[in-house]
Amino acid sequence: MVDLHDEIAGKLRGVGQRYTTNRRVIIDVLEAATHPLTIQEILDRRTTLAQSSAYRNLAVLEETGVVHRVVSSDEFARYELAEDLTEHHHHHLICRSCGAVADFTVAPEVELVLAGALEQAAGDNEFSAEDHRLDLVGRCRRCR
Amino acid sequence: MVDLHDEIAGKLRGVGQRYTTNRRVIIDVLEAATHPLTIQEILDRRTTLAQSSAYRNLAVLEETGVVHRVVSSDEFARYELAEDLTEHHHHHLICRSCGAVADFTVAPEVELVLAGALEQAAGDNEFSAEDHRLDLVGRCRRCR
DNA sequence: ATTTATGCAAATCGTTTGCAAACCT
DNA sequence: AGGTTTGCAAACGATTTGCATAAAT
Repeated sequence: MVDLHDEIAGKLRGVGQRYTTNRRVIIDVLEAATHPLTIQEILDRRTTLAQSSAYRNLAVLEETGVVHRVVSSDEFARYELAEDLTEHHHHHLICRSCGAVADFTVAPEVELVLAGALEQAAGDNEFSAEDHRLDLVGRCRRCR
Repeated sequence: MVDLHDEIAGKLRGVGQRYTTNRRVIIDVLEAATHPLTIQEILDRRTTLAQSSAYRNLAVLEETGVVHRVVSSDEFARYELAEDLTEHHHHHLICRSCGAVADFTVAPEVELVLAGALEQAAGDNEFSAEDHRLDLVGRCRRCR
């Protein structure tokens, strides 16, 4: 079994990138979070990190497949660790009112049915599928 | 059976809004399209429409539930007619490279399984679900 | 006559970028 | 040394907004 940071360092090295202090700071923050975080939330948790560095490093981490950008209903991008690092396949509850994002899962049988249907759809449309998003949009507990 | 424009006019009237010329122009463009359109694509198809009017009217139409905003991988918002007007439940193929959005459907049985799983997830999380998004993210034919 | 919509131009604000200093290896 | 990363401040660009005019009721 491989340590999370070793795994990330390896992925970065594979594309000629370094695992710098700031990048590790970002990973630590995302790992501790229970839901995708906005840039501002990341900055609030680590005040030493410059905003521009957060943007630049998140871009690198996203291109490398280490973090995943989540689009919500508001104007803020949110980030979470990539699923192949967390081993936790999940989907998102997106609040239309406040933009908050929470995680949820569905039963494995449902995932199986879904995977089959998506594979067929991709084939039918000559589309090279890399990922899928299954989001529930509505009102979170606090906003409803 | 009700005409599309009558139905939209009624919905707008219901929230104290008028069905103006510009709003009808936007609906006509969206109705003729086979996939969600960006603001720029809408403007290109009707050069008399001012950009600010497009933004303002799309906001009104979205709040009224007449059009639906689709978030892709690029920085441009895309719009389509709401599903309850088109009677055509569908999902989106989103190209990670160029941001293009195409429609696809899955078998009714799959939709049923999905609906059940989502209902349960919403209940488990005290979330008031209004809509779901099932998107396939990858590379379109032209970009792969 | 009043309210609402329009078009233009300017402002907004999350994000991106230029640059010089600090950091690796 | 030779390259990359960093932080600051300035620039960018999709979207929003102020305001005077036009349209709708």
